[in-house]
Amino acid sequence: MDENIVSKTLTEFPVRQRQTGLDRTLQVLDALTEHEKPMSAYRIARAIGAPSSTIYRTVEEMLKHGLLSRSSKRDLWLGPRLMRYGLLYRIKLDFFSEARKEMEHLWQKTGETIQICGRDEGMMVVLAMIEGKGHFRVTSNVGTRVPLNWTASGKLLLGHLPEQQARELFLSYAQPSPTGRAETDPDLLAKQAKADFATGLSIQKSDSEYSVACIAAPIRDRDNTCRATISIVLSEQQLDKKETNLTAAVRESAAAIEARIRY
Amino acid sequence: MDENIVSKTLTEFPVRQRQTGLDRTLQVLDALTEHEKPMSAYRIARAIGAPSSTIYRTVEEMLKHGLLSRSSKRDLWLGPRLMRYGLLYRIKLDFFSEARKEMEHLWQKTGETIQICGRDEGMMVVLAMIEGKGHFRVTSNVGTRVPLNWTASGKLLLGHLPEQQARELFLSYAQPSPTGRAETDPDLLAKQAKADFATGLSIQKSDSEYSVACIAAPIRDRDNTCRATISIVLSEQQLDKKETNLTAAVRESAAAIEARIRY
DNA sequence: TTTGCTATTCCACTAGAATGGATGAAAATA
DNA sequence: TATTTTCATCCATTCTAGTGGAATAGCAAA
Repeated sequence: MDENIVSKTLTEFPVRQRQTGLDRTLQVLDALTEHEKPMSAYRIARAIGAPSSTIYRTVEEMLKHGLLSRSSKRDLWLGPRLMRYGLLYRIKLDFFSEARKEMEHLWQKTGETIQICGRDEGMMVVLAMIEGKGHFRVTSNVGTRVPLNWTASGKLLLGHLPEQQARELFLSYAQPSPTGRAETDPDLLAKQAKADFATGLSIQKSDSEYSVACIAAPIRDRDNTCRATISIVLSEQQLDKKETNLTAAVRESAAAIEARIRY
Repeated sequence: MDENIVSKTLTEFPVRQRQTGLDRTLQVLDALTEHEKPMSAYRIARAIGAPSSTIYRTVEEMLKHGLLSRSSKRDLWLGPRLMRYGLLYRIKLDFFSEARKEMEHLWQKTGETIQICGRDEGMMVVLAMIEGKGHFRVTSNVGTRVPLNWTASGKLLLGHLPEQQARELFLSYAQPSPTGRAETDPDLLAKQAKADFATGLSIQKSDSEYSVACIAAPIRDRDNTCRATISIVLSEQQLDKKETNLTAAVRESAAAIEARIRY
């Protein structure tokens, strides 16, 4: 054995932290969600850079628990048990039933698409939606996840955080949008987030999709943290026509939900 | 050391299986979902009969990963990360987008509430819903979970399994429904499930809620396993009026979805 | 006050999990 | 066909993380 090799490996891969079982489990799930289609255990192992022996055992255990399912002989995919917690989490959010009622109210008033969005780390998640009455259709579905910097709601969802923290999240998660018009500079984004949150309103035009606009207001709890947002999604032309009416309506809805969840 | 003591402890506490981290993690999540509201770490430990030292550490790790969140100083609740997998699982079901289109079609045709339901172990889960045009409102929300024996869809979702297996699932999960009219006998349920699945249709009246009826058809894949169901939920009076039309419509929709997911 | 339950942290012990290989079979590629 | 890549299982070694207690508060009822 050549000592050089030993010392080299020691310095180049210094102390590869040993992972916990939960770490590996979540890595497997993340690998699958990122890849967006079934993968074999071997592929998963390669994707997350883990020893295949570890992954084979982890996968076995996850299958037993219903966290994974076999979509073919080799290929693995997310398991049905994942719904249990995810969907329940959503329903049991303390503001959720209140928010739903107010969504419908806002929908009756405006006829446009209404969304409730929440945050998971650096991504915005669509929690609930009512589609607009018109022919204008938004493709996003409940569960859709987009980077926080793409949407008006996304910025609001970070508005309550200290600017430094918001900046770090934007730094790790901000992505260029398909239209290329979404801001990606963490400093600027953090400032905007803070300002919009303070105003209690955020408006955005074509940042994520062409001719799609969005008016969002934060839903804050007693601690003034932004728990979620309520927003109207509509075409840019529509927005230009009746902006003042709609902003007022969104503000009112957010206020109504806040009033109820704060008792 | 007295040998008697040793042998005694060995026989009285034989081999308490040591749990894996994933086991404990899921137990914590299950404890919270069953309790349906936040709990302290200590309470969780008692609820699942685990050493509190284990749970405190597990909880700590789960918090770090966003699987749990603190709802107050002591109390813990499900974390936002759970949405990630749960909602994504639903969206990425290969039949989901096809099913949604067909749901809308069926809704246009009938004007009634349309649901797509799936199975998680012994429970039926509402995966998607469009509410009916009339004033008749169903309280169930997307994500709602009810025992398989309460609904027409529930039975279909087990119809492809060997009768023995279906019986076991009904045995562990069947519950009396609020109306008391849902069948609870595992043998009978398994037989019904098989028969309904063979027919490709299941109809139910007031089993789970008074004056609520349901017409469901299975969505089967190439292997003839029941992946999901599509159903019309309506009032019993409505059902009686136009049963034949509606059953035909549900059947057609299920067939349309199947045709597309089988290529 | 005492008593009893809830809540939290510490510690020694060790079962068993993660690791990093190695070894072949199967499948894909040339 | 030969060759490479993918897949799957095995093993010895390392050391994490589950276990069962004990210790310590805090709090409420008796």
